[in-house]
Amino acid sequence: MKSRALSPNVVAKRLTIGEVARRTGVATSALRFYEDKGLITSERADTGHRRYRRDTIRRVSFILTAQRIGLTLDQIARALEQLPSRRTPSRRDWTTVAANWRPLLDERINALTQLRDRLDGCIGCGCLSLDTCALHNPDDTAATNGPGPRYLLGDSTPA
Amino acid sequence: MKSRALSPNVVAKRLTIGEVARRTGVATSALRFYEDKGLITSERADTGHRRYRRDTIRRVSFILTAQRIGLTLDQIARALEQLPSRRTPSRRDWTTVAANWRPLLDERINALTQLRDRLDGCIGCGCLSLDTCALHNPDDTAATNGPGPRYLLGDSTPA
DNA sequence: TCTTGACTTCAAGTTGACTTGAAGTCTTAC
DNA sequence: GTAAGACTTCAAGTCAACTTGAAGTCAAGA
Repeated sequence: MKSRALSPNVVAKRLTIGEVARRTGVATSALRFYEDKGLITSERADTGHRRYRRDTIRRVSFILTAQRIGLTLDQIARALEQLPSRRTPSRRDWTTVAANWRPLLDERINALTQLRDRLDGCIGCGCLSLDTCALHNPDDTAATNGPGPRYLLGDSTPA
Repeated sequence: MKSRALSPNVVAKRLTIGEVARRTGVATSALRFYEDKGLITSERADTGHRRYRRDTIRRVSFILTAQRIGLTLDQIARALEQLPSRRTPSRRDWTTVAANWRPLLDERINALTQLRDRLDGCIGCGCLSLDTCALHNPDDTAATNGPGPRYLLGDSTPA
């Protein structure tokens, strides 16, 4: 017989939204927001309150780190979909997904490093000319990040 | 006698907003937006149309590059204030301001590189544990970028 | 004459990642 | 018994960086 109710003897202790918030440093409002977006899931207690599985903490940590790398929540959601939904993800599961970040990180680091090198060159020569200075002639726009015109961000190409 | 009207013999040819847009790849709406924000300035023709000085192109290029580095328009505005407003900025003026980017770039590159190294370590050991894994315990939040919770971006500290 | 294109202003809309506020439930402490 | 604290939902607000739309001006060309 499959138990549907949460018997405390069988399942590990679930966490309230406040507990997850305290442990991750993420506001409860943000956690609800993540749940709306499908990034995390919860069960409900009799009271209607959310109860999170313990590995939610790791999931939230994953989200935070992915954001630091520069991924949007949508991209992170897609990455999280690769995790097994039925069982608790194993170490291997997590590292597999995290390994996908490697090339993204490399790309971002390369873009910034190139920018820095060009900047050094430009400061050295004092040119900063639109025509001759490589700094202002980015051919690597797809790798850029941070705020800016949408089409520079590489998310979508301009019409 | 100081001439107030724009005599084409005296001043270099001014650019229309369309010309600046074509040369920089920035939409006219964005250029007006930048002007509202005080990032660029213009004079007006008799028709009421904007007329930009030639060095506006460089100014816009500067803005674009600064955005690639990860600066907000407000930060860029503050940087541009360091430029001489009366005379056309010289090469030296530009490079001085651009040199300020250097440490910022370094910081961003270091933060990402650290993240990458930690990621490599974590993939190697397969831990990714909240407690033991350095990847998820960022002590360098101030240097992060990209979207994410405001207080992680280092723009303003949480209350 | 009329249309096209380039420009003008000003208000409102968009996207991402959330936060804030209002109104309500439930439990625990005094 | 009542007040505080933790939770609920749902709608609306916020911020950055723009874009879009409406309504209008002006000059040049067919």
